[in-house]
Amino acid sequence: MQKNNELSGVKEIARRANVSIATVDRVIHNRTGVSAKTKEKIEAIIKEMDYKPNLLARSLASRKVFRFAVLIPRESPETEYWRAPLEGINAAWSEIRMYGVEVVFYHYELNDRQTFNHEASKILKENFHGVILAPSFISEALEFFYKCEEKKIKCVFINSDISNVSPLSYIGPDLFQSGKLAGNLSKYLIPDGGNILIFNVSRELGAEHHLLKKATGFKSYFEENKSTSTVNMLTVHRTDYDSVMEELAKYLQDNVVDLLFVTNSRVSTVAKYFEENNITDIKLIGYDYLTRNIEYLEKGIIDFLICQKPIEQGYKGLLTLYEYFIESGKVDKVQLMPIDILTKENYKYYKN
Amino acid sequence: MQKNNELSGVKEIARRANVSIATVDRVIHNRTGVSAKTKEKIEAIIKEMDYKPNLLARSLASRKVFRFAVLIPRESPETEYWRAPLEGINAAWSEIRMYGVEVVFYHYELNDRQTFNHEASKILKENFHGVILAPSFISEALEFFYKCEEKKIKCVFINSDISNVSPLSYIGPDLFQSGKLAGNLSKYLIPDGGNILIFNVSRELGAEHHLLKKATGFKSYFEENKSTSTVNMLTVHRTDYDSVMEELAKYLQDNVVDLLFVTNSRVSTVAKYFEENNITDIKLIGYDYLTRNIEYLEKGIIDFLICQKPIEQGYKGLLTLYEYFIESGKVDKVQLMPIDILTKENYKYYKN
DNA sequence: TATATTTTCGGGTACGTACACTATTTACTA
DNA sequence: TAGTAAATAGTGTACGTACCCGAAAATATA
Repeated sequence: MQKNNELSGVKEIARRANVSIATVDRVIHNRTGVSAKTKEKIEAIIKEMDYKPNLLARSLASRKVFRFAVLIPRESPETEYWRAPLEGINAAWSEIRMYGVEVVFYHYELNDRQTFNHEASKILKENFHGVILAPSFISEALEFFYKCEEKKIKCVFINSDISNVSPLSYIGPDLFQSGKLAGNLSKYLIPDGGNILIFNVSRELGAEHHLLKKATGFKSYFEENKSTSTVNMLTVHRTDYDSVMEELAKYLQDNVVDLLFVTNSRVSTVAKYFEENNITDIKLIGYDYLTRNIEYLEKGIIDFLICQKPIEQGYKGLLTLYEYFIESGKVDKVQLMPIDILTKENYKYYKN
Repeated sequence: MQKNNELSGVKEIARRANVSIATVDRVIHNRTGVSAKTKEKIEAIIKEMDYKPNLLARSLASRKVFRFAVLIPRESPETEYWRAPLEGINAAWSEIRMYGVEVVFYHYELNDRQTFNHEASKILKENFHGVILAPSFISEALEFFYKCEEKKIKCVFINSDISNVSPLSYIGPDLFQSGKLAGNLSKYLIPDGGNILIFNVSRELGAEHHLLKKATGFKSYFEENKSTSTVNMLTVHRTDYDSVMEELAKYLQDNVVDLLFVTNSRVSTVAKYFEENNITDIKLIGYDYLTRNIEYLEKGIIDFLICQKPIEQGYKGLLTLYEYFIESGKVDKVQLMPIDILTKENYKYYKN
């Protein structure tokens, strides 16, 4: 069995146009040195043949290397969340390595915006074609984004977006809708008219816009459905167990809560608190497929986990840059992730 | 920016071993014509260098073509389900075409097992390396599978599995668990002790094992949780609206039903019946992201849809054959799909 | 020992494209 | 109109691997 021997490729184009391969090559790559007439003729033939360049041969012959930087939070001892996007990026990388793709990783601390600036400036000093960026700190990320634009470095945002700027692509959840779904799920857990608490756990104020969008979406569900439930919000700026516990205990002392919605992956901290204090009458919804969270989902302490394909976010992030640069294809400006619901029954089959 | 120029590849192996490229090639491909001594030496060097062949160059130089057949049901007027796997296969194909992959499609009618045999024998007459098979009719599929084994054709099953045989890979749902999740979801819809009906709509008896596995899983949830709900089952062997309606109406006349679980994508037929007859007090769970189903999900007539990534099943089906043959890699014998829950709130973000 | 046979190996070309380098044509200047 | 610069086009080699073909070496046969 042999590959189809139909005449194809630049050679055939050259033959039909009665020119040399090099001239065809010039047209394909939009280089100068071709008269308008021949260019036109060749382009017509290319269209007629529906010529698709052989990416294998192209990449083999081309000595070009594309260098991409990754700037995302370091995996913290408190949440393993950022391991997932990293994994996705590596998976994509191993698939496209052979096309001459290099990736360099930079990590900042979610607790410390200075580290973001530090790593960002390192990236700017080097020579990258593109960056995968998790813009946790809005103003810092914006500053970096503009500098990238100046240097013609293409940015892809993952995990959360920034309004009013236009990266090559945003790959991540629709945070508002994600919160709204959480609101919707609450109707399966408690009757209308209950007391609900939105709980934000985040150290850096800047990283919070992300959580607030979810909170807004969550509330909007109750507003749109003219619910009689009471929805309050509590934010703590420490992420260690003791601080969270303390704040939460204080709140619960003074308030009745039927359902608690944790706006990020720290939900396991709350679950731990519930478990240790034998709190079983508060329903719990949170985020992300992390071993700790799954543990409490399994135990029935967490009722629902919402997940948004963090691995795929990383995977698509790199592939998007690849498509843009290597395949010079068009790229979707927004690639929203599905909003997945995990329960005790289906989590085993979930692919993060 | 240039590709890394470190010495690598067969050329470098040949240099180190002090032999020609052709000899290295013989060793790599396990061909004859190399003395044990040189073979050993070259293999040592290969291991030492951790040599990874350049798949691009390999595929470019190789004139080999791999031919795969696809044998799945034709998309029917009653359900568009089988469009999705087809789409996935085509997506994968367009990605790997350049590696010399050919795909030929064969479709049988889900209503008629004769058409399966007919198409299957067509496949056996040709010369394929692998087959993607949806084994709807057990005995017919088994017969075909054994013939493929004789001819050394590798099979990948999608959508449903067959016990006691071992294809190259099974890619699809865990049907039992999928049904069990549906059982679990019912607890969010009706209180314990309700009346539940499992509803199978399928013309061909043979295609039913698939549905029965889901039904068994569904029941098992109630057994394991010592539920006091009543779970009955009804199967109709016509798939047109009038027949389904008639049978269902008859049943509902004599029985109280609080929740109805349709074991396949025909749930929209039931939903239509509910809508036309203003039945609003029966909760409805069914399968698959189809435009008709989504319509009723949106309207609130269907409460939950369970989906199992039909597009991805097709996509992975072809990629699995690709990995096995072209990359000669190892392949997972079972690739279970996630069990996704769709509600009115999140379906817009779902990727089938 | 001469010849035939088999085993072992190297040379060279091809895959489809990129690109450096060279050759030809055209346009422009003096 | 020669001379030169600019525009246009062609030739040839390289990318890393596969594989055909024939050469050389080793072995067997006479």
